Amino acid sequence: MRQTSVVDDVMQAALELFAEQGYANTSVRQVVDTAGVTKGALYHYFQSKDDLLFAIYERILSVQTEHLEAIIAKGAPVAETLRAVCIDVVETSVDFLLEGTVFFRSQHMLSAPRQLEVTRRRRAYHDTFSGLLTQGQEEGLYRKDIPTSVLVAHFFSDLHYLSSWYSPSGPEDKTTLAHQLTDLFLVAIAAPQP
Amino acid sequence: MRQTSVVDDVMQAALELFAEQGYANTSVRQVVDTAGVTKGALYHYFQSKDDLLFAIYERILSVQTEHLEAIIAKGAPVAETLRAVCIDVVETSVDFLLEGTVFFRSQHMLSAPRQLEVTRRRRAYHDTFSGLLTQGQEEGLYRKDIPTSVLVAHFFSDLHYLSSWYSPSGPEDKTTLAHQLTDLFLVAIAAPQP
Amino acid sequence: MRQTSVVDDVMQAALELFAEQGYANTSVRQVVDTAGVTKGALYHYFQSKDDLLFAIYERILSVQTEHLEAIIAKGAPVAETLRAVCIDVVETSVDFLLEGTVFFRSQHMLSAPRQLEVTRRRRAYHDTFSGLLTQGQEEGLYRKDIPTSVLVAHFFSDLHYLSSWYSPSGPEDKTTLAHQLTDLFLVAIAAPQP
Amino acid sequence: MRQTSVVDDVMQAALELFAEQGYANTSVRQVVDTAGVTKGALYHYFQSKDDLLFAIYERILSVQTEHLEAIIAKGAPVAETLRAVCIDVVETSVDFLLEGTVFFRSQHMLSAPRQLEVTRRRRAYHDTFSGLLTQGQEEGLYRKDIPTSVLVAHFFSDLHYLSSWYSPSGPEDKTTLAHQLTDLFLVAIAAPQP
DNA sequence: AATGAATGAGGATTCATTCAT
DNA sequence: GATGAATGAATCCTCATTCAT
Repeated sequence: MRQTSVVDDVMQAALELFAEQGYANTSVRQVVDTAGVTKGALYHYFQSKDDLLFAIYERILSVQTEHLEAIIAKGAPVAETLRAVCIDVVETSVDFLLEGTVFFRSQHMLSAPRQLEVTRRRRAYHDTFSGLLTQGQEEGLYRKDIPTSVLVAHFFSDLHYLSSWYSPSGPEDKTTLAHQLTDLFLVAIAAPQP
Repeated sequence: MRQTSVVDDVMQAALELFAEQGYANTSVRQVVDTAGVTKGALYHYFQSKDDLLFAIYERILSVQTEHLEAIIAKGAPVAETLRAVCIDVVETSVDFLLEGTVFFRSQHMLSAPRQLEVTRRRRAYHDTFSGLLTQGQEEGLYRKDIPTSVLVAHFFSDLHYLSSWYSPSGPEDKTTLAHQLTDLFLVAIAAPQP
Repeated sequence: MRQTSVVDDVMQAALELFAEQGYANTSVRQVVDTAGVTKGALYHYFQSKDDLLFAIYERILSVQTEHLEAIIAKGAPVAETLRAVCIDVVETSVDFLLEGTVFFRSQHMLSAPRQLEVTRRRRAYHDTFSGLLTQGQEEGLYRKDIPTSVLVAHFFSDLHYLSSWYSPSGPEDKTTLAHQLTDLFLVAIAAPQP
Repeated sequence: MRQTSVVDDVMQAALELFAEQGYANTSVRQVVDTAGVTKGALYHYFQSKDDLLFAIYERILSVQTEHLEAIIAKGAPVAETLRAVCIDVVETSVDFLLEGTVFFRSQHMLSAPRQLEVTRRRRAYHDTFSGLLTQGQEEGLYRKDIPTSVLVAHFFSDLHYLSSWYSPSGPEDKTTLAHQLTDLFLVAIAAPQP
């Protein structure tokens, strides 16, 4: 029962240190000291420092992908689905704010194969999201004068940037924020009234 | 006058390498080899590797601040001024796309005093931009149901994210893109029609 | 009786890995993985990695010493005995080619006491062989213009070198080879015709 | 003028330590401490520990190849040339006895490309030597009942084994030894008198 | 008899920076 | 102005071995 604790403690320590100082500026030594384990124990569970970074990404990627699929599985109309997706992904991005910080700053430090895997999974999310937009455009819900790729980037940018400015301990709670950002997005992309 | 060449070559090499591999993963050795100069020469002009990173930030920060001040100095109405500012800052962000990549990824690797200086200058830009929004809200141009800080972040996020997806060699030219992102923003924040 | 399988599997795996990569470059981990056993099992039967290396030496040393003693025990004339010894030791060296590879490359990596033991047993073989030569010299069979120690080394060098060039799957079979090397040696050391 | 000293001191220290303890059991730390230099200085001149090993091989390989070519260039008859080559290579092998020890024990620890390079150069020596033998066989000087490859291995084995038993401080001087080993070889391979 | 998690010392290597020239 | 040899601390990682189960 205690042995799981090593993995959890190491991941938590790594998450906090990577978010605060950056991946490259954090030594394995610091991670193990913070986690209260030995180097050997860390390397028993993680193949490399790189592996630790990947494990952090893995966590947030899995959660967001699961949520996306669950929402779509409900089969609601596009407008309702897209709104739910946007609200959810902002909320989970806040839940995993430290992971996001690490993710966006240090993704390029992963080894090539790992980077490919991350990109593959992010692209899957991106493509599904983009598919919703396209479908909405075809149904006349969303404007067509701006390329879908720009619209997608416009929304994803908000998620990306969250870790640079938002503080969960600040005045705004995550649900309010999620609704505000979603509203800004949906208003912007709405098809013009005839 | 020869020394200028060293400075320029070093900065260009550093910019490209930092953007491609990250600041932490780029050695001074790589920079001098790429630039075709010697370590001694680099350290004659730059105090430290850190100094090199700061010089890159300096370049984009100065340009954007100058542009902002020039546009405001024209004294046009708020709506017109804000639109011009948005378009301009997207365009200059594209012009300095590599600098942006480095900026957003490696800012946290600066030494504490340098980081403070960068933050101070970014905040100045942020505050001026925020001031325009507030003024517009007071004039009834922009919605008031979302905090100004969220609106500012919403726009800045697009700039931040550019280096993650936009390619100058892609199908979209920078002016078109600048108008599209500006339009998305201004539509989203417009005060509701009475 | 199940435990014998562990010992055999481990020794075979160690032999192959040590021969291919060298003792120092082979980790205990690799040995247990290749053998399909666990670390605990290995350390149950072997005191240390060093012990594994010694066990490999032990095998070839014992066989060759036994053979030597059996041949001498027949009490044939010196010339006949020496020829039989030479042929036999080439053949068994081919039979234990991998052991020879490991032996000659990694002997110096044994712990001091183990190294002494190996040297002691090799010296016993060496001394017996040398005794045959001296006896033959006294009987006028072999030349006396070259020190016995050089003659011994001259023959042992062939055994030593086998693992560097001979392949059992090559065109030469081991018996032919044994006769050829023995012939080269005996021709070279023959006393000059009066 | 002092800087060359680093390279020489490091190579001498590495040679002695590798010969005594083996390459794998010698740490870079030991090398720099013995040589009286810092790690940084070593890595300024050598790319890796591997590089150090290669540099040792390089020395002996170059000398022996040069000697071989010089002797052949004299254009003497085959019998005379082969005798000179054999004597010379035994002598230089004694001159580079430590290098030989390292060479034969640790060659397999070189990186793959380096190993290829060493093999390539050894093979060149081997092929030239083998050519002399073949030519002698065709001229009726040397026996034909044993494959050339076995004859070559038979001679090279003596060089290989030298570092296992010969001591320059022992009773035999290198020139005497060279003549003895050469004589043993040439007697053994001589064509039978008609 | 057998497991495999954990240890902790030690491995090779990199690197920003300095300084005598 | 400019060189590049030298520094030495810090880096990630490996590994033989132990021990509670």
